Amino acid sequence: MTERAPMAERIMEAADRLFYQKGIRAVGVDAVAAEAGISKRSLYDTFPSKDALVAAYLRQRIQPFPASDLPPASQVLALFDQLFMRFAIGDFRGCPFVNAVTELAEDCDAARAIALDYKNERRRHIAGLLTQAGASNPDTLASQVTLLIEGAIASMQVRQDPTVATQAREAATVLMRAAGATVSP
Amino acid sequence: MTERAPMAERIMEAADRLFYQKGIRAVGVDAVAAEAGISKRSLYDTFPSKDALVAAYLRQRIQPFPASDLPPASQVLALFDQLFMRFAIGDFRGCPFVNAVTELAEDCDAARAIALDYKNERRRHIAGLLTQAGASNPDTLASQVTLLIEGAIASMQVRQDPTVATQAREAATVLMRAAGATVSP
DNA sequence: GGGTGGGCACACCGATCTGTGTGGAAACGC
DNA sequence: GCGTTTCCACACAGATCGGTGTGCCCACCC
Repeated sequence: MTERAPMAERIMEAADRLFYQKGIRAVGVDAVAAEAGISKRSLYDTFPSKDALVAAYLRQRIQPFPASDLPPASQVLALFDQLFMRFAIGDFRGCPFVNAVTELAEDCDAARAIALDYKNERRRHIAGLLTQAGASNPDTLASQVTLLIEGAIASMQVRQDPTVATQAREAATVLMRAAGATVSP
Repeated sequence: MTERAPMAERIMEAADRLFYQKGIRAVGVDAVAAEAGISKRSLYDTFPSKDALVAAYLRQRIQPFPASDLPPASQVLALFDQLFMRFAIGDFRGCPFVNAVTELAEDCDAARAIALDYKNERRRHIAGLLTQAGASNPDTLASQVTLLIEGAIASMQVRQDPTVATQAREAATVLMRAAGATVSP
């Protein structure tokens, strides 16, 4: 148990690259082991099954939202700027959680639970910011902003045009202004 | 060639059910043949490969937007009502085009082309309606309305809560009003 | 230096995948 | 009645899937 951490760590890095880029169903366990530079046997000594590996991959994709000293409305709009930058990089392949639910289809229960955790947390985070910004209906508005984010992601995946992020940003601005939130010019 | 039509037809019905509900990668050719009540040999006599079958499945999913005598803004909002009804049925599994692009990942070129055809046609259709409604920026607004549609679909797939459609509808109403379109109360 | 254990290479299992080849049984036209 | 076409049942090919069993080697610890 000296430093088994690098073991699981390397596996997760490889799984993240492969699962996200090529798809969960399209990537076999052998490919993950090869990408990680370890044997399949070692992989199965660390994760009991591919399902467990997939679950770990998804859980690792959940990262907390960093605190910021920007005005709350700007923080919401910054989400779209971050989206735009991720779109422009070129290796964007959609939302890993939505993709997992789509790919796993009838076996997506575990994946959906993890996806729900993330989406709920993000919506609560946005609702908090909108409350600070003085929006009259922060919960509904947070859902609508979330819809724009998800829509931009889905549209980007088929259109491959990063400007959908800026269009979503403008729509979010209109919605926030209409809800009485103070958004900087 | 007497009545081979029912042959391809039955295959397409089976493929549509299976591919949409269980996923393209998760459904084998044998399963499609069994669901269609034909032999695998007959399937391969009609479609040369699974790829061709998938392409036909996607192409068949493109249906023209029916004409309507409702006011144009109401026609746009009616899209969200239709979405809500499809969500409430219970067998909703996302947008087949986005799902195909997601599932096929690195081999999604053909699927993406078909998906683009559909999405572009829908956006043009919406832009036309918004022009009739007197929106000041029909093209951008059509993109934003599309974002709300795609977002509602993606959110529905993980949250399984049909009310996302009504939230999207309300957001679309706000955006259309802000763009100067005449939308009935 | 001798033991111990973690990791690897490799072979293997049964199942499933796409795609093909074949023989025979119905249904049809003449 | 006969030939032709259509389709099915079935077996097969080669590859890949998730998952396991085994034996060896090398590094580390005492």
